[in-house]
Amino acid sequence: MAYAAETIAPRLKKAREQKGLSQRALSAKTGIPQAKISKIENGVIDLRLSTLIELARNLDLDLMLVPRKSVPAVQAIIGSDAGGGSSQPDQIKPAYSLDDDEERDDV
Amino acid sequence: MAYAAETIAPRLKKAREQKGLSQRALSAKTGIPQAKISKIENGVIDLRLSTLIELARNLDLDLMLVPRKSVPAVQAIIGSDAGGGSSQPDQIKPAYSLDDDEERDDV
DNA sequence: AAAATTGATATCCTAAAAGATATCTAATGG
DNA sequence: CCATTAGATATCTTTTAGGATATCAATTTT
Repeated sequence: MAYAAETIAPRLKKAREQKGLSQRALSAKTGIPQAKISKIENGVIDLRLSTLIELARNLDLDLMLVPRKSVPAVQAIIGSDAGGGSSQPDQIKPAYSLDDDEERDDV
Repeated sequence: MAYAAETIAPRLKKAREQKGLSQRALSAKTGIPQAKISKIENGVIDLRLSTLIELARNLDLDLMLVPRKSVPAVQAIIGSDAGGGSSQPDQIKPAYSLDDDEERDDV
């Protein structure tokens, strides 16, 4: 497996965490079972392109083929906020609790 | 299948052609059977990540996950020479045999 | 015209991803 | 202390990619 494989899985995991999503939450969004997300993030399985794209899509990421010579330039761009704030936090990590089924008793 | 899937296959094909490689030549380089390369380029199969990376590697391309918000910027960069000259032609294209164009009259 | 290349397809078999479920442990929280 | 949540694993079945080969039609080359 080429090196890109080792770099993609961690990026997916990081993006998910930065969006404040649990594997199960992402599973619900994507339809991809939590067990599989776990394996993917740990590089246990060699997932298919459609699966990768589906995951990426739900994490506001896009899969691109970049000419080798342009990689540094691209990294300079995405490196600055690489998966950083992404678009919208989607979920800012509730300090209290509420997820969506629990009422807020403190506001 | 997300849209990225439709965009990746053609890019692989274009990159291969621009490097002057036949499917069989690429097959020899990668070990991936020609029959499969054909299917991949035509979007007939949902290839695995390792396969995609292997193909990309041999075409001087790198697979990257780009934050959606950065996609336009990245496209601006790689768009200018997207899969263009890449690194080295890999195949020096015999001037006499002319396999591309016949503009050999003015240099 | 005959020969060689190129890309697309087809079949057979095998390996592995995918999908559905169920646990198990560790950490969190009421 | 018990309940919930999160992530990692395991098992079972189905589906499909992957590997090996062969062939065919359309070009291209000689």
